Parts: sequence; C-alpha cells; structure tokens
Amino acid sequence: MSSGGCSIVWFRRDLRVEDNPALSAAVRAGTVVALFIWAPEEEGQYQPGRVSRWWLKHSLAHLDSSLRSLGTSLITKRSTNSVSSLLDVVKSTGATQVFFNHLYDPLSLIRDHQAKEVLTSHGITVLSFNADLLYEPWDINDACGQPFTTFAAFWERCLSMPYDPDSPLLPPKKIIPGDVSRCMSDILVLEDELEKASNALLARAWSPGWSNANKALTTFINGPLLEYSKNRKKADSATTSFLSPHLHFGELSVKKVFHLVCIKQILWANEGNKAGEESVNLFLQSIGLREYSRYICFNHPNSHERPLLGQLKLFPWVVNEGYFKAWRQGRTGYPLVDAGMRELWATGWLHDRIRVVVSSFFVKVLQLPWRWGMKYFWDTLLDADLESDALGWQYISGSLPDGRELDRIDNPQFEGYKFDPNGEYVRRWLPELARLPTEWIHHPWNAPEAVLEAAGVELGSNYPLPIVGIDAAETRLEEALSEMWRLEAASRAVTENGTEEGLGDSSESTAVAFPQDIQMEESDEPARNNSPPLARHYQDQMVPSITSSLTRVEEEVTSDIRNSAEQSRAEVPINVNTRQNARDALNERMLQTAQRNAQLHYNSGMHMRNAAEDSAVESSSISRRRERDGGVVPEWSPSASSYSEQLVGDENGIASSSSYLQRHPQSHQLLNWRGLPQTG
DNA sequence: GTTAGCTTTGT
DNA sequence: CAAAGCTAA
Repeated sequence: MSSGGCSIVWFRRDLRVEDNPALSAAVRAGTVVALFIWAPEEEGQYQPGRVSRWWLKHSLAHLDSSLRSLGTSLITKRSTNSVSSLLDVVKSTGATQVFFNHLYDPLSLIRDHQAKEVLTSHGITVLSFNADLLYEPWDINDACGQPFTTFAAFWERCLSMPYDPDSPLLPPKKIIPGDVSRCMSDILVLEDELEKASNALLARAWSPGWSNANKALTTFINGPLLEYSKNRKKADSATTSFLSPHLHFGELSVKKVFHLVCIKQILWANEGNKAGEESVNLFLQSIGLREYSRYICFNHPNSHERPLLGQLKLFPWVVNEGYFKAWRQGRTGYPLVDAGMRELWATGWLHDRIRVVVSSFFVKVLQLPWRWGMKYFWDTLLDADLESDALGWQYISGSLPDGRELDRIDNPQFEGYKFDPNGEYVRRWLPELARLPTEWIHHPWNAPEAVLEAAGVELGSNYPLPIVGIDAAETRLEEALSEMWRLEAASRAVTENGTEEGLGDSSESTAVAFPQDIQMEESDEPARNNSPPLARHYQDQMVPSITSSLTRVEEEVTSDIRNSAEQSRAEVPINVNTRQNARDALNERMLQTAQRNAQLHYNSGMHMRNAAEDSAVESSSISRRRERDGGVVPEWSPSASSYSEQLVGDENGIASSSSYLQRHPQSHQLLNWRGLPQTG
C-alpha cells in the first residue's frame, strides 16, 4: 500500500550499516527493505565451509539487530537462484529500486549482471556501488590505460591517485521500513547440530559482526600496529590485525581502515616515529594485496582456476592423494608445516607467513596441483576469500609475473628457525614433539637416537619421517620443469602448424580432478593440544569436480566430466577432451560477456569522479549516456568496447594469452629458469 | 668505519 | 631480477 519509493538493499558481503553506500542510498530514497539471500549452490564448488558459515550466521544476526535498532529488520531468503528470489521480493514488497554493492569474484560478476538485466527489464531501477575497495578496478591503469600486471606498480598507483578514496559514510540514524507484510523470511540453516559442537570453540576467539569488527580495528590500530613491522616474522602471532574475516564479510569498510590507519601514520610521521611509519606502510600493503586480488579477479576472471602464466598449465603436477592427505593432517614429517596444518584444522586460522610456508611446501615439495590446496584453504579458513586465496596460490605456484619462482624451494627446516626460533609454535601444535630440544625441533630426522628416545619421539611411528626429502623434491621439480617446457614446445609447434586447438588447451585445471574424499577419517585425526576434539563433519565440504559452474547448463556437463575424470584422474591428458573444450569455450564466452557487462554495470553504478579521470574509459567503452536518478549514467555499447576485450585476453583465456605475457617483461625470467631446454 | 661481494628475500 | 642484508677484509 505504501511506498512509491521503496528500495531493496541487497546485502551480500557488505554486512554492515556503516559506510555502506547501497544502504545509505536506499535510506535517502525513502522506505527500505533489507534483504539477504542464501544461495550456496550458486557458488558451485566454492560453497562456504563450516567455519565460514559459522561466521556468516553470527554476522547476519548482528546485522539484523543493528537494523532493528534503526527501525527495520533483515529479510532472509533461502534460494537456489538469487536473481529470481530478488525478483520475488521486489514483487511482494512493491519495491521500485534495488541497491547493492559490488563484488568482483567471477560468479558474482555474472550473477550481478543477470540481476541487473532481469530487474531492469521489469522496470526496476538498479544501482550498484563500491563498498569493498579503495578504488574500483577500472580506475587503476598504467600510463597506456592498461591494467597493471604487477603488484608493486598497481599499489604505487593506488597510493598516488590524484583523488582520495571516498570518505567513509556514517551509519543511517534511522531507517523507514518498507512493507514486508507479504514477504516472509526463510530461516537459514548455516550450521547443523554436529557442526555446533565444533564451532563452539570459535566463539572464544572471534566475535563476528560489524561493530565487533570496529572494535578489532581500534584495538589493532592502538596496539599491535606500531610493532607490525617488527613482529611480522613471528609465527606465533598476537601481532596480526585479525581483521581478515571481518573484511571478507564486509563487516568493516576498507576505506575506513585506510582512513584511520593513514591518520595514525601522519601522527607518527610528525613525531618522527620511523618504526610506526614503516609498520603502517607494511600493513597498508596487505590491504593493497586484498585490493589487488579483486583487481586480478576482475581483469582475469578465471584466475581461481587457471594459472595466469600459460606454461604452468602444462606443469606435470604430482597427483598423489596420499601426499595430499598427509599435508591436510599435518603428517608430512616437517614440523613447521605440520604445526601449521594442525592449527588450520583446529582453528580455521593461520598466520600469513605460515600460509606461505604450507602452501609453498604443497606446491614445491609435494608438487600437488595448487588448486587442491586452494580448495582446502577455502573449506577450512575462517577468512576464506576466493580472490585473496587465488592470488596467494598463484603467487606461490609461480604463475604470477611478480610471484616467486617455481624452482625456488623453501626449506621448512630453515624457515622453522626463522619464524619459530624457539620451537614454541611447533610444540603447541605438535605435542608429540614437545619434549624435543630446540636444536632438533625443526629437523627431528637428524636428531641422535638418544635425544629422540629421551623426548619420546619415535620417528615413523608417533611422528612421521619426511614424506619427501628436500633433495628429492628439488630433483623432481627440475625434471617436472623440463617436462613442462617440452610440452610447451610441443604445444607451440602444434599451434604453429595451424592446428586450431593444440595441446595448449588441455588446461591444467581440467586435467587434474579434485579428489573426492577430502574428509579425514576419525582415527587419523591429528593430535591436538588440550582443545576438545572437533567433531568430524565434512560432507558439507565435499569437494566437487574440477570446474566452476557458472551456469546451469554447465552444471550438467560438469557431472559428466566428474565421471570421466574419476577414471583417468592420475593422467594429465595429452589429448584434448572435446567435451571439455566445448565447456571451456562456453566459459570463455560467458566470461567475455560478463566482463563486458561488468564494465557496463559497474559503470552504471559508479560515482562519477572528475571528468578528466573518467574520460579515458568513457571514450573507449561508452557511446551513449543518459540521465537517471539525477546522476550521469554511462551506457556501454558493444561497438565501442575494445577495452573489455583486452581485459579478457585471447581465445585461450587469461592464462595462455600471449597478450598477457607480452605485457610482462619479467615473465621471461620464468621462461629462463636455469636455461632449461626449450625443446626435447 | 667502509665497502665490495656474496646471500637472502620479496606479493 | 633488484633491493636489502650480511660478511670479511
């Protein structure tokens, strides 16, 4: 009956009332319906894991109570199709506008575009905003108007932009509720009975919710931030910001973090506090990496499943589920790695340094396919974040132009003495090694028999011997790299012979199916210090097949692939599965469209900056403009869009695109590791 | 104390 | 590879 001007605010990973541009815009426009849609099936294989859902549950409750104190409440919907649920809510509330904030992961890019199209075709006004980043990805380009391809250059540009990030918005003082009398909330089941027991521990260490996020920020800025630079090497870290899960769910605005931290930096700079200034720079850099992860994802929407440097597609990963299991359980025989993996399993948390240690070990010593590791992180981390994790794993696995070289193996023994010099971290998480002297704690396999005996360590029985020696790993890695170059040369030869699709298309991601039985057996549970055992309930995190399912059409195909992959899992196919190719082509088209449309849809919601800044984008990709809601809204047209095509890369996707490589002088460093043979 | 030359590290 | 850190004259 009411509301000519009822607006829906579609909350996603922006679970806050403060500095939430979509919410503020809706409040300004009139009555408001706050909506959250839970549609995990849409995320394909990246459905949130147990701890992630635990966080979400509490964050939503917190948001709801904040909204209630402002005059409305959160409508929740359980759905398998966000867009149609959105439309249902529009109809049942009589809303005329839908506002939401941007996301940059590949699935959201497509879904949000669909949402915009469908709603617009129903005569609904849709506006979207930047709530997640300091600057939108399309605002950060090099001198030629191209996206950056190395982090340092990207971040330097961000920090020297001619205009500051928007200042944070205050929370609304009051919200006038829309008419939801015909719109019932669904109860969301984000945690089942078995999981409750496991999750009970989490609440001791973490407090989800936007106002708790603000408290965590204040605590950090007034405390550990000052020593951030000094402490960053310690595995045992009460010294990190602990903001990542808050940031993942958008409980905390990055713009606000940036703002407050910069103010602190100015203060310290005035006092001549060098250490403080340095700490702020380092902390901001980690914020920058988060920005960069979105930037990479937007520019290369396949980066969660394809290496950005093409030759990695042909790397002969070791497909060994035994290794994978040992890694997950913290039974690799390398104490620092094992301690990290057990901490991850027990708490859903890992210091950034240790994430690098365990993932580097995974990729370089075990030589397992990095996407397996990434998926495991996704399932177990409290702050699991697709964009950040993709960036991290690509960095580790040598598939970024500015990442670590693949042939440099980090030795967990030496890293142990660097990050955990007194062995305290290892002792906390590996009780079976607790009595070992520090001298041997990071390499028990070298310890004299008598020492081991005195410490109650029986290698091979209560603590494993290293499952792979570092020397053996180095040898195998070199061989693998030669093999990769051999395949790469062969692939190039085929392509140059004029064959349409050569080897190059048997992408690594499709060749290596994810193991199906990721759950750990009860009996093999790693020992854990004095925490009560967590109930093992992992079915909900069972890993599906290899592909991201972007569409329903595709999901059908996916199950076929799963079956065929079962049979030949250990093989890196030499020949291209034609069905797979068709799927890839479909994906490619979807993504191209999505990219193009993302360009459109983001442009249409963005706050206009100064004209000069925008003109580059506008002139290349926008042909018409029209007025809407008093704002100038650019409109995209295909004929004018060379820009978005470049973002996608060539027909082979991001990974193998020569254009990507061409823009990377450094990539050739990768190509030249130790003069590996280019042929045979 | 300084510094060339080597090792480590870094997104 | 380049910058930073370290060592041995």
